[in-house]
Amino acid sequence: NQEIMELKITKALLENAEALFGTTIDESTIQFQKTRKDVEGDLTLVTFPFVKILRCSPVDAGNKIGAFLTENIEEIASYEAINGFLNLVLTDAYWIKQLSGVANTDKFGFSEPNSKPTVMVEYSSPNTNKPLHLGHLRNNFLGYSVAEILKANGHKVVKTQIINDRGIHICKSMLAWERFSPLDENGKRETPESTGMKGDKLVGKYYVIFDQEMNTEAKEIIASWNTGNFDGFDDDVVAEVKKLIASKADKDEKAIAGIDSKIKELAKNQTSLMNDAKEMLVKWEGRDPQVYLLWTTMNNWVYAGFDETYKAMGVDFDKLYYESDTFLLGKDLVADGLSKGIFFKKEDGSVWIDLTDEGLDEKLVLRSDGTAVYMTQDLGTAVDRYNDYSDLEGIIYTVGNEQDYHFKVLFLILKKLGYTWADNCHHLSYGMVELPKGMGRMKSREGTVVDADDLMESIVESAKEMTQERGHIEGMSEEEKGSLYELIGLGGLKYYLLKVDPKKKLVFNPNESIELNGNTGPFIQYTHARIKSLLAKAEVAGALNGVSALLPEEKSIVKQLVEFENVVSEAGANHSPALIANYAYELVKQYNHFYQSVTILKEENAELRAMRLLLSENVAKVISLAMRLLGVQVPERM
RNA sequence: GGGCUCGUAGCUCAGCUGGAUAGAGCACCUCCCUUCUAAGGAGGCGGUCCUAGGUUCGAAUCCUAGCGGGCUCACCA
Repeated sequence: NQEIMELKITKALLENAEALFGTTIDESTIQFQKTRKDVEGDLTLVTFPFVKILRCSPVDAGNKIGAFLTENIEEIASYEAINGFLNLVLTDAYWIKQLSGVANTDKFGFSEPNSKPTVMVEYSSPNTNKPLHLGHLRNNFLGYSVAEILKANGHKVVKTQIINDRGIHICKSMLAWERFSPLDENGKRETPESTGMKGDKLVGKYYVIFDQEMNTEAKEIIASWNTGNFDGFDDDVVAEVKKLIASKADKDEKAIAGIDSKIKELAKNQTSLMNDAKEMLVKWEGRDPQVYLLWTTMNNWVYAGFDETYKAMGVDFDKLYYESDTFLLGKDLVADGLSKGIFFKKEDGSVWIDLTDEGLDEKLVLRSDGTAVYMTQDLGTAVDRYNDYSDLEGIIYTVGNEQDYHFKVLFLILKKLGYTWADNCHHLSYGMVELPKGMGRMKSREGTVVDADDLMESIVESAKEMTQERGHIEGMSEEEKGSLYELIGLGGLKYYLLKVDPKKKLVFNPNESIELNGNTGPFIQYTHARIKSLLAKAEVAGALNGVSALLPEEKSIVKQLVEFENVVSEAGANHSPALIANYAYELVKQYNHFYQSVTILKEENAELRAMRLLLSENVAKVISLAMRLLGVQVPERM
């Protein structure tokens, strides 16, 4: 491909430097770049660096080098020097050969499967007390796509997630369900079966109820504190509240709001509900049979709900890790690190690591009561994974950028604990999905979350409307139509979320349905369907015989096809599905231009017709391969 | 306040390790279906690339400072 040509030219210039320039030149003098679209040429050499050596104008330098290259390299047909740029035109024979290379490779652009080390890709990892929302969609599509891209680059990939099934948040849902769910005539509480609700939605509902009830109770407590009634609270709490209330005097509005929210936090901690939840957590850690049974039951409801959502999303996992399994290993690691002097213990028994030498802070790794924190569990999980997969090279964590600091610290601690593989761990950090200005943040409490199931449903619905309006679906069965609507809607959603550079934030307006025209998934799917329809109508297969010249429209497609190989490897190196999406868009635009301006089936010259069919076939192939890397399917008809 | 990060057309985004006249889509305005799927194509309108310095033959891109937004500095996950 292009790189081989660049190497060839570089070699020729270096070897003939004495004759051409009167001196040897450094390889860094030879710089290539892509040729501008509005200029003729396939490869551009920047000639500015030669100006000093040759003591002439950039154009003269270009002409001199161009003449030499055209003379000596057979693939170069002609050249033109414009300003500091030497545009080289490659022969049509060269491009025809390239096309044949693409056509003869089934999975063009993909590396040999499992030719590179195993990489684990973690994504999703939701809390088990809330349904999945738009942010999770970005996370899942991103993680899944990066996994596919790494596979295409030859890696063996294990898709995984960590299930946060342990902690006080779980107890909140459990407690609220036990206390507030209605009883039926048989004295049974509501279940996903009895209500017809998805399990994750049901549990999420009780998590919200817990929060509401706790807030109500907290308000009462605050009201009584404000009247000076502190009966029944611990002395140190009372002292702190009094101090906070007193500090409100002579403060401005903003400062008072800050103090009020601190008081509110304290009040929440004093509610009977919160105390009961904490008690429940203690019982859970002690494996109290009743609590454990409830925990298992409710978690299973959630998992069943999540599974449905994952299925709709089209993502899956090879291996699951549960926090309830790994936090103990984390505790062992902390004990080990403590004995090695990597961690230190404070007076209250809490364990910390001092990272001030690295410009970071002190970080807690174990609570004073000996229970695990987030970091403890993540340490355990990482080590667990390397124990499970002896050939594991690295782990990619698909987690939002609000946790940048956490992962920086995690990898650093692992390294300090002596795990050299920590260098291969990578936080695939992505920007938050935001709502448009004025709509605030996505928060479940304010009801501004965009539910994943609802969103997928509504976009499939609009895909349905659109397809019924202008699709080519005559003769399809209802089932085929249904899966087509899903393919288009979901494809649109995935493409929409993946075409943006992962590290950038993404603005999503829930009031506007996702656009299905322009730079979108359906646009790309449409081109694929159109090519398939074209191929179906053709009586002959595509072939490359006797063609010796290409139209500019044809050549630019071949160039773009060849480029796919580089894009796949770049997307792998940068963990960026957006590169694939943008590539596919560019390819499709070029093909559409070609399609509109060149006749294919009605071309009278059989050899030309066959070549255009082959070109079309391979565009469809590469579209399909590229979209597969995004987790997007492409239809035969639409 | 410290750290990280982002700032490109009215809106949503491309722009690779510095290179030619900064590109797309949406929106708005013109055209093109008795040629293969018009979810398409051709064209128009629209820019102080946040600001100011610096490095360079050359800066949206690199460096510094500032401004603005986001995240983060929890015995939450």
